[in-house]
Amino acid sequence: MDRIAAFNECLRHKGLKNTSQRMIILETFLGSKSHYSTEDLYLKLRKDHPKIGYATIHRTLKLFAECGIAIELNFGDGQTRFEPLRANHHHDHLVCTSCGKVIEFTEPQIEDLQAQVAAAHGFVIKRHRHELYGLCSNCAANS
Amino acid sequence: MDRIAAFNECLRHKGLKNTSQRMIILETFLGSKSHYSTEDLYLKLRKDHPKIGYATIHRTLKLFAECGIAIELNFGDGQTRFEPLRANHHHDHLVCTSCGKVIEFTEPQIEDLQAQVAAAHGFVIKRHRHELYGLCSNCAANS
DNA sequence: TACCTTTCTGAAAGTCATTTTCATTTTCCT
DNA sequence: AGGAAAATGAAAATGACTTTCAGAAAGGTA
Ligand SMILES: [Mn+2]
Ligand SMILES: [Mn+2]
Ligand SMILES: [Zn+2]
Ligand SMILES: [Zn+2]
Repeated sequence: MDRIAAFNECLRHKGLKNTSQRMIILETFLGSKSHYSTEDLYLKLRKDHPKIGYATIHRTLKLFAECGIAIELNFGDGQTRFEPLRANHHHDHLVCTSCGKVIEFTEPQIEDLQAQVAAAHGFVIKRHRHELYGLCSNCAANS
Repeated sequence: MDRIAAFNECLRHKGLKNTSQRMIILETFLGSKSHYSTEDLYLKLRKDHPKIGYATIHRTLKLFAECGIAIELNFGDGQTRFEPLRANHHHDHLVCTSCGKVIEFTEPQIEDLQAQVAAAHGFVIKRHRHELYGLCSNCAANS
Protein backbone atom coordinates (compact mmCIF):
# COMPACT_ATOMS: atom_id res chain seq x y z
CA MET A 1 0.00 0.00 0.00
CA ASP A 2 1.53 3.29 -1.02
CA ARG A 3 1.35 6.36 1.15
CA ILE A 4 -1.57 7.89 -0.70
CA ALA A 5 -3.62 4.75 -0.16
CA ALA A 6 -2.45 4.62 3.45
CA PHE A 7 -3.62 8.18 3.97
CA ASN A 8 -7.02 7.45 2.47
CA GLU A 9 -7.26 4.42 4.71
CA CYS A 10 -6.47 6.60 7.72
CA LEU A 11 -9.12 9.15 6.71
CA ARG A 12 -11.72 6.43 6.39
CA HIS A 13 -10.72 4.97 9.73
CA LYS A 14 -11.08 8.34 11.43
CA GLY A 15 -14.35 9.18 9.69
CA LEU A 16 -12.74 12.11 7.90
CA LYS A 17 -13.32 13.19 4.34
CA ASN A 18 -11.05 13.25 1.37
CA THR A 19 -10.79 16.66 -0.23
CA SER A 20 -9.00 18.11 -3.19
CA GLN A 21 -6.91 20.26 -0.85
CA ARG A 22 -5.73 17.25 1.11
CA MET A 23 -4.73 15.40 -2.03
CA ILE A 24 -2.89 18.39 -3.46
CA ILE A 25 -1.07 18.95 -0.21
CA LEU A 26 -0.17 15.27 0.11
CA GLU A 27 1.14 14.97 -3.42
CA THR A 28 3.22 18.09 -3.09
CA PHE A 29 4.50 17.01 0.30
CA LEU A 30 5.55 13.57 -0.92
CA GLY A 31 6.91 14.78 -4.21
CA SER A 32 9.73 16.98 -3.08
CA LYS A 33 12.51 17.42 -0.64
CA SER A 34 11.98 16.69 3.02
CA HIS A 35 11.84 18.81 6.13
CA TYR A 36 9.05 21.20 5.23
CA SER A 37 7.78 23.78 7.63
CA THR A 38 4.17 24.90 7.18
CA GLU A 39 5.48 28.18 5.83
CA ASP A 40 7.74 26.41 3.31
CA LEU A 41 4.90 24.31 1.98
CA TYR A 42 2.50 27.24 1.97
CA LEU A 43 4.87 29.30 -0.16
CA LYS A 44 5.46 26.40 -2.53
CA LEU A 45 1.77 25.59 -2.93
CA ARG A 46 0.81 29.21 -3.37
CA LYS A 47 2.24 29.25 -6.88
CA ASP A 48 -0.20 26.72 -8.31
CA HIS A 49 -2.88 26.71 -5.65
CA PRO A 50 -3.21 30.20 -4.20
CA LYS A 51 -6.63 29.47 -2.77
CA ILE A 52 -5.37 26.92 -0.26
CA GLY A 53 -5.04 28.61 3.12
CA TYR A 54 -2.21 28.44 5.58
CA ALA A 55 -4.45 26.94 8.26
CA THR A 56 -5.50 24.11 5.99
CA ILE A 57 -1.91 23.30 5.16
CA HIS A 58 -0.90 23.25 8.78
CA ARG A 59 -3.91 21.19 9.81
CA THR A 60 -3.14 18.74 7.03
CA LEU A 61 0.51 18.35 7.99
CA LYS A 62 -0.53 17.58 11.56
CA LEU A 63 -2.99 15.08 10.17
CA PHE A 64 -0.22 13.41 8.17
CA ALA A 65 1.69 12.99 11.40
CA GLU A 66 -1.36 11.48 13.12
CA CYS A 67 -1.79 9.09 10.21
CA GLY A 68 1.83 7.99 10.33
CA ILE A 69 2.53 9.50 6.91
CA ALA A 70 4.90 12.10 8.34
CA ILE A 71 6.95 12.82 11.42
CA GLU A 72 7.39 16.15 13.11
CA LEU A 73 10.92 17.47 13.46
CA ASN A 74 12.16 20.34 15.52
CA PHE A 75 15.63 21.66 14.90
CA GLY A 76 15.39 24.37 17.51
CA ASP A 77 14.76 27.28 15.16
CA GLY A 78 11.23 27.80 16.38
CA GLN A 79 9.54 26.13 13.44
CA THR A 80 8.15 22.62 13.34
CA ARG A 81 9.18 20.73 10.24
CA PHE A 82 7.47 17.72 8.71
CA GLU A 83 9.15 14.91 6.91
CA PRO A 84 7.53 12.15 4.84
CA LEU A 85 7.94 8.86 6.64
CA ARG A 86 9.35 5.97 4.69
CA ALA A 87 8.42 2.56 6.00
CA ASN A 88 11.25 0.87 7.89
CA HIS A 89 13.56 3.76 7.31
CA HIS A 90 14.26 5.50 10.55
CA HIS A 91 17.08 7.98 10.54
CA ASP A 92 18.50 10.84 12.56
CA HIS A 93 19.98 14.15 11.47
CA LEU A 94 23.08 16.24 11.12
CA VAL A 95 22.02 19.89 10.91
CA CYS A 96 24.36 22.59 9.64
CA THR A 97 23.84 25.69 11.75
CA SER A 98 25.46 27.84 9.09
CA CYS A 99 23.65 26.97 5.84
CA GLY A 100 20.73 24.90 7.13
CA LYS A 101 21.72 21.75 5.26
CA VAL A 102 20.29 18.58 6.76
CA ILE A 103 22.09 15.25 6.37
CA GLU A 104 20.39 12.03 7.37
CA PHE A 105 22.17 9.20 9.12
CA THR A 106 21.40 5.74 10.40
CA GLU A 107 23.55 4.02 12.98
CA PRO A 108 22.14 0.74 14.28
CA GLN A 109 24.75 0.51 17.01
CA ILE A 110 23.51 3.79 18.47
CA GLU A 111 19.94 2.54 18.30
CA ASP A 112 20.98 -0.60 20.17
CA LEU A 113 22.85 1.34 22.82
CA GLN A 114 20.01 3.72 23.45
CA ALA A 115 17.65 0.77 23.84
CA GLN A 116 20.04 -0.60 26.46
CA VAL A 117 20.14 2.74 28.26
CA ALA A 118 16.35 2.87 28.38
CA ALA A 119 16.09 -0.72 29.54
CA ALA A 120 18.56 -0.06 32.35
CA HIS A 121 16.14 2.58 33.68
CA GLY A 122 12.99 0.53 33.13
CA PHE A 123 12.03 3.18 30.61
CA VAL A 124 9.82 2.37 27.61
CA ILE A 125 10.93 4.36 24.55
CA LYS A 126 8.16 5.58 22.29
CA ARG A 127 10.30 7.78 20.07
CA HIS A 128 13.60 9.55 20.14
CA ARG A 129 15.44 12.46 18.68
CA HIS A 130 19.13 12.46 17.98
CA GLU A 131 20.47 15.53 16.24
CA LEU A 132 24.03 16.67 15.69
CA TYR A 133 24.43 20.40 15.14
CA GLY A 134 27.51 22.00 13.68
CA LEU A 135 29.10 22.79 10.34
CA CYS A 136 28.71 20.77 7.19
CA SER A 137 31.87 20.07 5.21
CA ASN A 138 31.29 23.07 2.93
CA CYS A 139 30.70 25.49 5.74
CA ALA A 140 33.58 24.08 7.78
CA ALA A 141 35.91 24.65 4.82
CA ASN A 142 34.82 28.28 4.38
CA SER A 143 35.19 29.41 7.94
CA MET B 1 37.05 28.93 38.71
CA ASP B 2 33.54 28.35 39.89
CA ARG B 3 30.54 29.20 37.81
CA ILE B 4 29.88 32.52 39.52
CA ALA B 5 33.40 33.65 38.76
CA ALA B 6 33.08 32.32 35.23
CA PHE B 7 29.93 34.33 34.73
CA ASN B 8 31.58 37.52 36.01
CA GLU B 9 34.48 36.84 33.69
CA CYS B 10 32.04 36.47 30.79
CA LEU B 11 30.29 39.74 31.68
CA ARG B 12 33.61 41.57 31.75
CA HIS B 13 34.61 40.03 28.46
CA LYS B 14 31.38 41.16 26.82
CA GLY B 15 31.46 44.63 28.36
CA LEU B 16 28.32 43.94 30.34
CA LYS B 17 27.57 44.97 33.89
CA ASN B 18 27.06 42.97 37.00
CA THR B 19 23.79 43.68 38.70
CA SER B 20 22.05 42.47 41.81
CA GLN B 21 19.34 40.90 39.67
CA ARG B 22 21.85 38.87 37.69
CA MET B 23 23.51 37.58 40.85
CA ILE B 24 20.22 36.66 42.47
CA ILE B 25 19.06 34.87 39.35
CA LEU B 26 22.37 33.04 38.98
CA GLU B 27 22.46 31.86 42.58
CA THR B 28 18.90 30.66 42.45
CA PHE B 29 19.48 28.97 39.13
CA LEU B 30 22.60 27.15 40.31
CA GLY B 31 21.20 26.31 43.71
CA SER B 32 18.38 24.03 42.73
CA LYS B 33 17.36 21.26 40.46
CA SER B 34 17.77 21.50 36.75
CA HIS B 35 15.56 22.04 33.74
CA TYR B 36 14.03 25.41 34.54
CA SER B 37 11.79 27.21 32.13
CA THR B 38 11.67 31.00 32.42
CA GLU B 39 8.22 30.65 33.92
CA ASP B 40 9.45 28.12 36.52
CA LEU B 41 12.26 30.38 37.63
CA TYR B 42 10.05 33.47 37.59
CA LEU B 43 7.55 31.81 39.90
CA LYS B 44 10.28 30.60 42.23
CA LEU B 45 12.04 33.97 42.39
CA ARG B 46 8.80 35.86 42.88
CA LYS B 47 8.53 34.68 46.47
CA ASP B 48 11.65 36.45 47.67
CA HIS B 49 12.25 38.92 44.85
CA PRO B 50 8.92 40.05 43.47
CA LYS B 51 10.46 43.10 41.83
CA ILE B 52 12.49 41.11 39.32
CA GLY B 53 10.64 41.08 36.02
CA TYR B 54 9.95 38.18 33.75
CA ALA B 55 11.87 39.78 30.89
CA THR B 56 14.98 40.18 33.02
CA ILE B 57 14.87 36.55 34.05
CA HIS B 58 14.49 35.39 30.49
CA ARG B 59 17.22 37.70 29.23
CA THR B 60 19.50 36.46 31.98
CA LEU B 61 18.89 32.80 31.25
CA LYS B 62 19.76 33.43 27.60
CA LEU B 63 22.88 35.21 28.78
CA PHE B 64 23.85 32.20 30.91
CA ALA B 65 23.64 30.08 27.78
CA GLU B 66 25.81 32.55 25.86
CA CYS B 67 28.35 32.48 28.66
CA GLY B 68 28.48 28.70 28.76
CA ILE B 69 26.97 28.60 32.25
CA ALA B 70 23.80 26.91 31.01
CA ILE B 71 22.47 25.00 28.08
CA GLU B 72 19.08 25.35 26.47
CA LEU B 73 16.89 22.29 26.31
CA ASN B 74 13.75 21.79 24.35
CA PHE B 75 11.61 18.79 25.12
CA GLY B 76 8.98 19.64 22.56
CA ASP B 77 6.40 21.06 24.95
CA GLY B 78 6.73 24.59 23.59
CA GLN B 79 8.86 25.89 26.44
CA THR B 80 12.61 26.32 26.40
CA ARG B 81 14.27 24.96 29.52
CA PHE B 82 17.67 25.87 30.89
CA GLU B 83 20.04 23.62 32.75
CA PRO B 84 23.19 24.58 34.66
CA LEU B 85 26.20 23.23 32.84
CA ARG B 86 28.63 21.19 34.89
CA ALA B 87 32.18 21.11 33.58
CA ASN B 88 33.07 17.80 31.97
CA HIS B 89 29.68 16.40 32.67
CA HIS B 90 27.79 16.09 29.46
CA HIS B 91 24.64 14.02 29.54
CA ASP B 92 21.52 13.35 27.52
CA HIS B 93 17.93 12.81 28.59
CA LEU B 94 15.13 10.33 28.96
CA VAL B 95 11.86 12.28 29.11
CA CYS B 96 8.64 10.72 30.39
CA THR B 97 5.78 11.96 28.23
CA SER B 98 3.28 10.98 30.89
CA CYS B 99 4.55 12.56 34.12
CA GLY B 100 7.29 14.86 32.81
CA LYS B 101 10.09 13.15 34.72
CA VAL B 102 13.53 13.72 33.26
CA ILE B 103 16.30 11.15 33.72
CA GLU B 104 19.85 11.94 32.73
CA PHE B 105 22.14 9.46 31.06
CA THR B 106 25.70 9.29 29.81
CA GLU B 107 26.83 6.73 27.28
CA PRO B 108 30.38 7.22 26.02
CA GLN B 109 29.95 4.60 23.31
CA ILE B 110 27.11 6.60 21.79
CA GLU B 111 29.24 9.74 21.94
CA ASP B 112 32.03 7.91 20.13
CA LEU B 113 29.72 6.55 17.47
CA GLN B 114 28.14 9.92 16.77
CA ALA B 115 31.61 11.42 16.42
CA GLN B 116 32.36 8.74 13.83
CA VAL B 117 29.13 9.46 11.99
CA ALA B 118 29.95 13.16 11.84
CA ALA B 119 33.52 12.49 10.74
CA ALA B 120 32.30 10.25 7.94
CA HIS B 121 30.38 13.24 6.55
CA GLY B 122 33.15 15.78 7.10
CA PHE B 123 30.79 17.40 9.56
CA VAL B 124 32.08 19.38 12.56
CA ILE B 125 29.83 18.83 15.59
CA LYS B 126 29.31 21.85 17.83
CA ARG B 127 26.60 20.37 20.00
CA HIS B 128 24.06 17.64 19.93
CA ARG B 129 20.77 16.61 21.36
CA HIS B 130 19.82 13.05 22.11
CA GLU B 131 16.50 12.56 23.82
CA LEU B 132 14.50 9.42 24.39
CA TYR B 133 10.78 9.98 24.90
CA GLY B 134 8.45 7.43 26.41
CA LEU B 135 7.25 6.16 29.76
CA CYS B 136 9.30 6.07 32.93
CA SER B 137 9.18 2.88 34.96
CA ASN B 138 6.39 4.24 37.18
CA CYS B 139 4.22 5.37 34.33
CA ALA B 140 4.87 2.20 32.37
CA ALA B 141 3.73 0.13 35.35
CA ASN B 142 0.49 2.12 35.74
CA SER B 143 -0.69 2.01 32.17
C1' DT C 1 -30.04 11.78 -8.55
C1' DA C 2 -31.65 14.77 -4.67
C1' DC C 3 -31.19 15.25 0.01
C1' DC C 4 -29.01 15.82 4.29
C1' DT C 5 -25.80 15.46 7.91
C1' DT C 6 -21.10 15.79 8.90
C1' DT C 7 -16.83 17.51 7.92
C1' DC C 8 -13.88 20.93 5.69
C1' DT C 9 -12.14 25.32 4.34
C1' DG C 10 -10.16 29.99 4.53
C1' DA C 11 -9.97 34.41 6.66
C1' DA C 12 -9.65 36.40 10.64
C1' DA C 13 -9.07 36.46 15.45
C1' DG C 14 -6.96 34.41 19.42
C1' DT C 15 -3.17 32.15 22.13
C1' DC C 16 1.09 31.89 24.24
C1' DA C 17 6.13 31.85 24.71
C1' DT C 18 9.36 34.87 23.63
C1' DT C 19 11.36 39.30 22.24
C1' DT C 20 11.49 44.21 21.83
C1' DT C 21 10.62 48.89 23.20
C1' DC C 22 11.42 52.73 25.98
C1' DA C 23 11.51 55.67 30.02
C1' DT C 24 13.92 55.31 34.12
C1' DT C 25 17.49 53.44 37.09
C1' DT C 26 21.96 51.42 37.95
C1' DT C 27 26.65 50.31 37.08
C1' DC C 28 31.26 51.42 36.92
C1' DC C 29 35.06 53.90 34.46
C1' DT C 30 37.62 58.35 34.92
C1' DA D 1 31.38 62.81 42.03
C1' DG D 2 30.21 63.01 36.99
C1' DG D 3 28.68 60.86 33.02
C1' DA D 4 28.48 57.42 29.29
C1' DA D 5 26.87 52.90 28.67
C1' DA D 6 24.14 49.21 30.00
C1' DA D 7 20.18 47.18 32.67
C1' DT D 8 15.62 46.97 34.30
C1' DG D 9 10.57 46.25 34.28
C1' DA D 10 6.10 47.09 32.37
C1' DA D 11 3.93 47.06 28.43
C1' DA D 12 3.55 46.31 23.62
C1' DA D 13 5.01 43.61 19.74
C1' DT D 14 6.20 39.40 17.39
C1' DG D 15 5.59 35.08 15.28
C1' DA D 16 4.31 30.25 15.09
C1' DC D 17 0.54 27.95 15.83
C1' DT D 18 -4.45 27.15 16.92
C1' DT D 19 -9.24 28.17 17.04
C1' DT D 20 -13.49 30.22 15.46
C1' DC D 21 -17.18 30.49 12.42
C1' DA D 22 -19.99 31.01 8.33
C1' DG D 23 -20.24 29.22 3.97
C1' DA D 24 -18.70 25.20 0.89
C1' DA D 25 -17.94 20.40 -0.08
C1' DA D 26 -18.08 15.45 0.75
C1' DG D 27 -20.26 11.31 0.78
C1' DG D 28 -23.87 8.24 2.80
C1' DT D 29 -28.87 7.32 2.03
C1' DA D 30 -33.21 6.72 -0.30
MN1 LIG E 1 15.30 13.47 7.57
MN1 LIG F 1 19.81 17.30 32.40
ZN1 LIG G 1 26.52 24.19 5.93
ZN1 LIG H 1 6.52 9.11 34.12
